[in-house]
Amino acid sequence: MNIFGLFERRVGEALDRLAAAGRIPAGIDTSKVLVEPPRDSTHGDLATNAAMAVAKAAKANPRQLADLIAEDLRTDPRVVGASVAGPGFINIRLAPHVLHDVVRAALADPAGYGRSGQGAGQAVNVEYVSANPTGPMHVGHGRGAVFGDALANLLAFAGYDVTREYYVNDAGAQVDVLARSAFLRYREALGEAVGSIPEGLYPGDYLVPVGQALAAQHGPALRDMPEAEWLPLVRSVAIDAMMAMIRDDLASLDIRHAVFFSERSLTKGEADKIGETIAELRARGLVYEGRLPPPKGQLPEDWEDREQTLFRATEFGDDVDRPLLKSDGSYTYFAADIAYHRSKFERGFTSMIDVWGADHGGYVKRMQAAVNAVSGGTAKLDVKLCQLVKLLRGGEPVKMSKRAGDFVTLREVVDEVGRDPVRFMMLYRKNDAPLDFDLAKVLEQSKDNPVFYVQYAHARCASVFRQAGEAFAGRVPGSDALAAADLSVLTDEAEIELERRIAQYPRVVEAAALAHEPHRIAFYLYELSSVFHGLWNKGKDLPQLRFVKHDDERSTVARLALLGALKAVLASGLGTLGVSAPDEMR
RNA sequence: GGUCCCGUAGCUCAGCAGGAUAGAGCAGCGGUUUCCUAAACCGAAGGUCACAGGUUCGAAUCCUGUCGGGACCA
Repeated sequence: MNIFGLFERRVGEALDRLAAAGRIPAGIDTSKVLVEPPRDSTHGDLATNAAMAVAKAAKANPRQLADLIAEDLRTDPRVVGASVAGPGFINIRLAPHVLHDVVRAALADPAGYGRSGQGAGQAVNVEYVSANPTGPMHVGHGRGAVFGDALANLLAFAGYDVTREYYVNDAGAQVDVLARSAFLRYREALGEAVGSIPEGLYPGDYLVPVGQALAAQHGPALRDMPEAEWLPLVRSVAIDAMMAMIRDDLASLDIRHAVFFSERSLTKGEADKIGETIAELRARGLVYEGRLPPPKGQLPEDWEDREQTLFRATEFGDDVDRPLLKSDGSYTYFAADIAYHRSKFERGFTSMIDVWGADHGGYVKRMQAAVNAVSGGTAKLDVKLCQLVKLLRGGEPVKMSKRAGDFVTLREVVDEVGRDPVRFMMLYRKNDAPLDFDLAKVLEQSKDNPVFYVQYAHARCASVFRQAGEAFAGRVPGSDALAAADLSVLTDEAEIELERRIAQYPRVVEAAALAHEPHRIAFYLYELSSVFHGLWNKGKDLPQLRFVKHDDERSTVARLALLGALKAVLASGLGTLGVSAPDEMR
């Protein structure tokens, strides 16, 4: 139940009636009509810009038009007041039962309240993490992982059919380096003194077990083979080990992908999906042999003006056409990426979201151009860039770990502070804003720590239910009693404000899903918690506002109903973020 | 040299699809505990929304340019 959507339609009906009565022209554009929370809740429960949004097309004065719309709205039994303010806003005051119905809706279906049909089952592919399988995940990967996962949750909740996908870069030069690094550990496991790890190989300890496993499996057999023979073997074992480690790291954050798409599979055996993709684009005139203009400014030393196989990215808004083949004739990464995104399209996705690190920002235009090209303009790619994470402890930058090589692993951070703080803090910021993550601060149990603040609100709700159970000798009101509660006793402004906030949840979900911005859920939950904590403390001064009233079961049940709805929204929102909603804090 | 992101209170950041008097938190100031968890709350104070133009009935929000910070590319 989304009262904003409900009243958007209601305002639309009012406009239709005005058109039917000849007061405004028929068929004018009403797409800009919004019903939203008023800036100040003293104005009312809902506000609409309808009069201003259509005034121009209707060739009417916004205030006069607003008067007409307001007049229509006042005939609605759900509306107790509609007034025109400012340049033509209409502020709507709802009958109390409308907000009470929202509370009842949340109680009736705690997990389903806020769910939206917005996506209408449309298939969306969300690709996130896609870290190279060459080592453990670091904190930066973690941000993309948490963001992508929460976005996928959010879209699913908003009614999309979401596929969570990981692109495994198991075909490039890095995995050959990985194989050579693992081979060194293999020789080490056989008893050779390998000394310090040479420059250019991965030094991390995490390859030691891979070397040991290879030694246990093959004995010295690999040692005397030429590299061309052992490399594919070692590479495959090492990649599997790295992916197992990465999956494990992700599981510690409760992140699980449905599809792991292998880059190597694009060219495995007889298949050459990359060549196929290039041929198809060439047939459509989007690939040609040509020369690129030299870059402006200072010429790089290795610049050579030569003919290359190029994709016409400029036809789709990119700045320059992009090479598909390297000088040695092998495919560029970009060529593989085109084939990969073509595979998404062939699998039925016309809506794709890629979550990348900000360092790949320069890649966005060409990838969008490619998706546009392979889908004939029917598919859309949104790229969400996650900015860097700066890891701090008490304001001081955290030193690199030796274990991993040269970075702090995600696992170390999760092990230290726990899943919930990591997830919440990474979502309590826009994805394109840099993030300072302070290990000391996220463990603080105080209002300075938003994770704690929101979880505490949920725990407080649970606590009230426990208190009520004691107060009424174990007769905790069941869901039937709550559903039947007489909510007319909820008359304090703080209680009504809490109802209003609860009523906003479906709208927040839809807006966040539409914008691909899960952080809006996190901020909403913080504000919702704040309203609740305020109401709670009001009960300290005014005993009549306490949730549990030993001498008044009727109003206690009504307040428990309100809290039940609140608890449902907190749990639902936290669930979307992938953060737990505890019943007590320890 | 070019592309992308960012610039909002002393600090860290929100600001929903262009709307009303631009909001939180922190820090600082002043209050609230015989009372459901003070692990919390309330109040006052704090702003040239980087700058200059443009579009609009209306711009922090959209467009152009300049300056500043960051990421990346050849």
